[in-house]
Amino acid sequence: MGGFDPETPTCGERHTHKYAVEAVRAHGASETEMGDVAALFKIFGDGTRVRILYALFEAELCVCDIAEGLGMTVSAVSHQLSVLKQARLVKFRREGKTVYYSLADGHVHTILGQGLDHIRE
Amino acid sequence: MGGFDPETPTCGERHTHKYAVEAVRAHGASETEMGDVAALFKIFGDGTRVRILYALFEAELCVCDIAEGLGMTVSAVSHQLSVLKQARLVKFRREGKTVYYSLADGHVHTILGQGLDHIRE
DNA sequence: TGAACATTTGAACAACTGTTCAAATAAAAT
DNA sequence: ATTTTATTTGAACAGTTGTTCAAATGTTCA
Repeated sequence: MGGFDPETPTCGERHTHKYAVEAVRAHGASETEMGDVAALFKIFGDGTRVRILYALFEAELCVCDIAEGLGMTVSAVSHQLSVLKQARLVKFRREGKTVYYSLADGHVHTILGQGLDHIRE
Repeated sequence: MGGFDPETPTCGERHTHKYAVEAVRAHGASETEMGDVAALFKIFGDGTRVRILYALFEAELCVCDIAEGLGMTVSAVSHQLSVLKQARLVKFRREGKTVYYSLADGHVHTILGQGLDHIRE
């Protein structure tokens, strides 16, 4: 914690506003929470992963079908699914040789929806 | 468009589900929109940028104050502000030598809120 | 058991990202 | 005009990321 010294400002003089750190603290998001939020959005910040998630909106799909639908290698898709799995954004279920993936919860739906709203202005 | 041939499946046999591409198309998000959504979330996928945005939640701030509050170089903050500016997530206003930045609209608030909700489970 | 299939994993590589440093603008004050 | 302060910009560097390829699991079926 700490690491911020109010006695040695970068600016020559104090401006009309409070220090940024105070502003952040006031809002109620801790330093670690902000890091976690950034880590979460980093997952959504890749075209392949977003396309996989949108594909899973409609149905539970196996790796093979996703790869086929996206025109990508099974390996590449599997790597990204493991990222999504670790972030708990998807869940999976094995049925014989096949592994079926699906969305973990409704939050994924909500977050992607907000993203669409924003880019559509 | 196209580039997807239903006659040459990667899997040896068809599974119980429709092809991923059909699922994606059905949901109503185009290929370019998904790319745009990913690009948007990529902006939110960096700790420094998220901390800057949270700082701007409370008040309009100049580059210098943000840098001070975050314990970072003015240059590093300015670089990130230019990324946020280009993504239209922040707006700015010049007053003499000082440039004041603020959030562009309510969407930023909503999106970051959803992120917090998700990591807090 | 062995062959066939679906998926995962690890190493390697090119491409991208964020920070630093130095230099360039921009605006006000002397 | 020169100096000072606030911010921007560009090049360079290390660190990260996503894809590919080959090899390794895991599972079913003959």
